[in-house]
Amino acid sequence: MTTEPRLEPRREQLLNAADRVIQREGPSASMNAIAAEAGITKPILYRHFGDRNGLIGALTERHTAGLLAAVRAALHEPLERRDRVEHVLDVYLAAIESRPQVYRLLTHPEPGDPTGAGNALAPALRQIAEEITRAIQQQVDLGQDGPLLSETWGRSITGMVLAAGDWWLETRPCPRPRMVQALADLLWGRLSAAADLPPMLAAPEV
Amino acid sequence: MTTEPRLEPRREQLLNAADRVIQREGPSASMNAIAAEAGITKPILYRHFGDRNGLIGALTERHTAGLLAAVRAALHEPLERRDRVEHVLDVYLAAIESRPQVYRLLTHPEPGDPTGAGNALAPALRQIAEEITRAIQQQVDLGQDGPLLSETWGRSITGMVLAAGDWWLETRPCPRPRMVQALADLLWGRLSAAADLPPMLAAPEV
DNA sequence: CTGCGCTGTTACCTCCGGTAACATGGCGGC
DNA sequence: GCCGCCATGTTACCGGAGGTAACAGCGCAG
Repeated sequence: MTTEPRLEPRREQLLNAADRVIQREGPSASMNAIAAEAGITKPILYRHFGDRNGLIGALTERHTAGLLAAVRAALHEPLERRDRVEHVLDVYLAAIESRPQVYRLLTHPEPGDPTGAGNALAPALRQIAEEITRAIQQQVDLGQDGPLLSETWGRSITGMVLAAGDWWLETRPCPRPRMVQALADLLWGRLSAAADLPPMLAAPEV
Repeated sequence: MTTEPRLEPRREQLLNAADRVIQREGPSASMNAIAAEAGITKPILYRHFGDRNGLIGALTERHTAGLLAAVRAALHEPLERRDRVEHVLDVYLAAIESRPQVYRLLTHPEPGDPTGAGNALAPALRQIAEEITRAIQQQVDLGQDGPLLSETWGRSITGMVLAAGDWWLETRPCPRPRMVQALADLLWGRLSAAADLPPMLAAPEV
């Protein structure tokens, strides 16, 4: 967005190398490793990106674009609302499924961020949250509480899908469509619609 | 739980020192700083806790107990289900509101954890998620999909409240009871119940 | 040819988590 | 009394991280 890719071909090459390393070693790959992968040494990386955050930032910006565009498109698909919700969930889960390492880079905030407060959401996810907020505001009539609810829900849904997606990737408890259903059911109030179970007589303690 | 506090008074002192430092400098405080606060040097810390994770783990275990017990109690309060949900949300938000620093330590996983996969949820939160899962399983009739749904929802709700609570603490968009309502409304299917808004004629592009 | 900007290098700094080796002091057993 | 033992504490070090300084080639406009 802010930088024309064509004007900085070296930069692109370095980012490609960083991408490869992170895909192989995870987001905690060292600057040395990235430089080695690019066939150069550290100072060049620092010349191009300032510091590690600069590199990671540039890297995430690249991948964020795709994910964000996909989610945004899904949010405005001309479907019934429930189907649209399922579609968005499916798009997100498919994205993180296809490239887990990149997904981790995008979704898990950088380790030591002394400046920012306790942000549970990485920048990419904050953008998604804002996108959801906007979509709710545009599409759903929530009365006078609309602004507060949509903003709260945007963050909430993002955090919910983040945690659920993480757990799903880790343990693979079910195929993707089922997961989509489970999450959509939660958002659709199935928790409130279900019947009570009778209270247990004796809780089997540990 | 596993260790009697009385048997290890030094350990408790060291944990107190670590607590002070983290309260002052945040969760990224160095081992040197903690040792200095305790009036000793690093190797003693390592003798007592093995490594940094051991220290942080012992520290979190201390504080987790209270939060977990509060949430667990709230989950089994004899109320209507909706009221119970609101009660749990309120208990959690009240807890993180009262001591944000401790809350950050508990809720935000340690920086570089190369061993574990991409856990979005810190240990304390995973315990809460399991508690929610158990409560759903015991209290709500979800048919044959019960196990999958309850486990998914446990994680999802935890992630949702984590992200929402983070954002709420950061920006304070509304008083606590309103936030509780907003979250309970989301869980209660208000997203599905609300009316559609008419599609916008022209989307004001950036 | 000179100066400039970009590419790259080696060698170094600081700080961190973690460890090895050594010193001290109380305390129960012989 | 003396011995060994164990927990306490220390200094000094290692390897690797992020980051920087200083220097070396190279292509190219003037």
